Amino acid sequence: MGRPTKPILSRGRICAAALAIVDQDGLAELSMRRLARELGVQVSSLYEHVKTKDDVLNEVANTIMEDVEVSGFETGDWRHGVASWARSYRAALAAHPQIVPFLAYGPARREASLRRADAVHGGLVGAGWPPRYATLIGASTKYLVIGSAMSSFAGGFDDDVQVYVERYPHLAGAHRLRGRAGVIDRDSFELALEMFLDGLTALHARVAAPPEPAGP
Amino acid sequence: MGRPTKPILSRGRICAAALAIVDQDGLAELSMRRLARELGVQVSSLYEHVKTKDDVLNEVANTIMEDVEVSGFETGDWRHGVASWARSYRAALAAHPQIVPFLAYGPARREASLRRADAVHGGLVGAGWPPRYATLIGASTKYLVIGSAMSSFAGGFDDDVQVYVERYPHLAGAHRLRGRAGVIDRDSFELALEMFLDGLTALHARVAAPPEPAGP
DNA sequence: AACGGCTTCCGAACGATGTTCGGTCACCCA
DNA sequence: TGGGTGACCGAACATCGTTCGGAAGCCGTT
Repeated sequence: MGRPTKPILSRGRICAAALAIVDQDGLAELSMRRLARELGVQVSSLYEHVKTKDDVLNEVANTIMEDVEVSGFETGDWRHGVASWARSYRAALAAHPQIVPFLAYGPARREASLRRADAVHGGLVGAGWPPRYATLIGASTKYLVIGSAMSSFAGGFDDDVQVYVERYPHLAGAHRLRGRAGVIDRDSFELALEMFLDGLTALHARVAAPPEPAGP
Repeated sequence: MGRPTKPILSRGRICAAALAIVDQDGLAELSMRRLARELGVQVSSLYEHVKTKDDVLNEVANTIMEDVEVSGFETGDWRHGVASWARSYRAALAAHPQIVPFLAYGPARREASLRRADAVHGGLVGAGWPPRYATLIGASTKYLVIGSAMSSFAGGFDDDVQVYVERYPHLAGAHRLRGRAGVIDRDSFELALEMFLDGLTALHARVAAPPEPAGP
C-alpha cells in the first residue's frame, strides 16, 4: 500500500485514542492491536510515531498531570496552596480513574509531576516551613491523593455485596451507601485533607520560621 | 512420567514460591513458567492446584493481609486503635512492597480486608463516632496507608537525579536526602497520621455521642 | 522532467505469555 | 487384582509487544 497521501497517524492522535480506550474499557483493554484497529491502521504503523506501549502510557499520564494546579500558593497562604493543589490533583486523577494504577507506578519521575513538586516545596518553605517539613508535607499530601484515587470506594465493592452484609454486621450500614460510593470517596478525601491541615496548622505555629522582615 | 510417588506441589508451596519471586524480582517477573521452573516442574502441573495466575496473587495478597492488626481497639481508645491499625497495615505492605500495586487493585473485596474493615468500623462506633464518620475515617486511613505504600514502593527518584537537581532549585535539598528515602517515607507517613489524628481528636469532641451510661 | 531519498503504512514473523487438553503412570480402595 | 482417581508432562492455542523488509507517495535536487 505504501505511504498515504495524507498522514493518518500522529503521536497526538495515537495518545488520544489510547486515553479514550483506557477511559472507556480499562487499562487491561488497551493493546497495540486494539489501538491500531481503533485508528483504522495496522499495528506496525504505530511504531513509526511511538517507541513502545509504555511510551504511549507515559505521554497520556503526562497529559493528565498537566491539569494539576499549584497556583494556589500564589493566591493564598500555604494552607490554601496545599488544599487547592491536593484537590486539583485528585480531580485530575478522578477524571481518568482507570489509568491511576499505571500513574502510581512512578509519578515522581514524571516531568510534569516534578515541576509541581518543586512549586509545592517552594511554596511551603516560603511560608516558613522548615525544608524538611516541606518535603514531608508534600509527600504526605501525595499519599492522600494517590491513596484516595487508588483505593476509591467506588472500585472496592462490586455487585455481589449481599454476601458481606450478612457476614460482617458493622459494615451493613456502610454498604447501604453503595451507589453513593462517589460521595463517600469525596467526603473521605475531604475529611482526611481537612483534618490533616488542621493538625498542620497547629504544628505550623510551633515550628515555622517567623516571616521575613520588610526591609534591611 | 506420570504421577510422582510423593506429591511435589501444593497450593501452599506454589503461593509461597510466587511471593518469593515477587519479593525478590518484582511483580513483572512473576510468570507461570518462571514459577514452574522455580518449583522444578512443568507449567501445566500448576493448574492442578491453582485456578489462574490471579488466583495465586489473590491468595498471596490475603496471606499478607493476615498480618494486619486491629486489636488496638480493644486495648486502648479509638485513637490508639486507628493508629495501631494503620501502622501494622503499613508495615504489612512495606514488608512486600512489590506486590502493593496488585493489592491496591481491589483490597476491599478481599476477605481478610473486609474482616478488618468491620472491626475498625465497630471500634469507632463503639467510641462514640457516628456511623457515617466511622466509614469516612476508615476510608481516609486506608488512603494514607495505600498512598504511602504505593508512592514509596515506586522508588520515586532513581539514579539520574542530577538532571532534576539543576532544573528545579527547590527540590535540590530534598534530593540530597536520597538513599535515606526509607526514612522520609516513614516520617511522612507518621506526620500524616499524627496530624490526621490530631484533627480528628478535635472533631471527636464536637460530634461524638456521649459514652454509654453504666447501668439502667 | 526525471530521479533519489525520506516518510509512512503494510504484512509477516518472533518470542513470551496465560491457559487448555489428552496422555501417562503411581497410588489406593474395593 | 483391577479400576479409578490424582499428579505430573508435552504440545498446542490465542494473544500480546515488538521488529524487520518491502511498497509507495511526497519533496528537493539536478
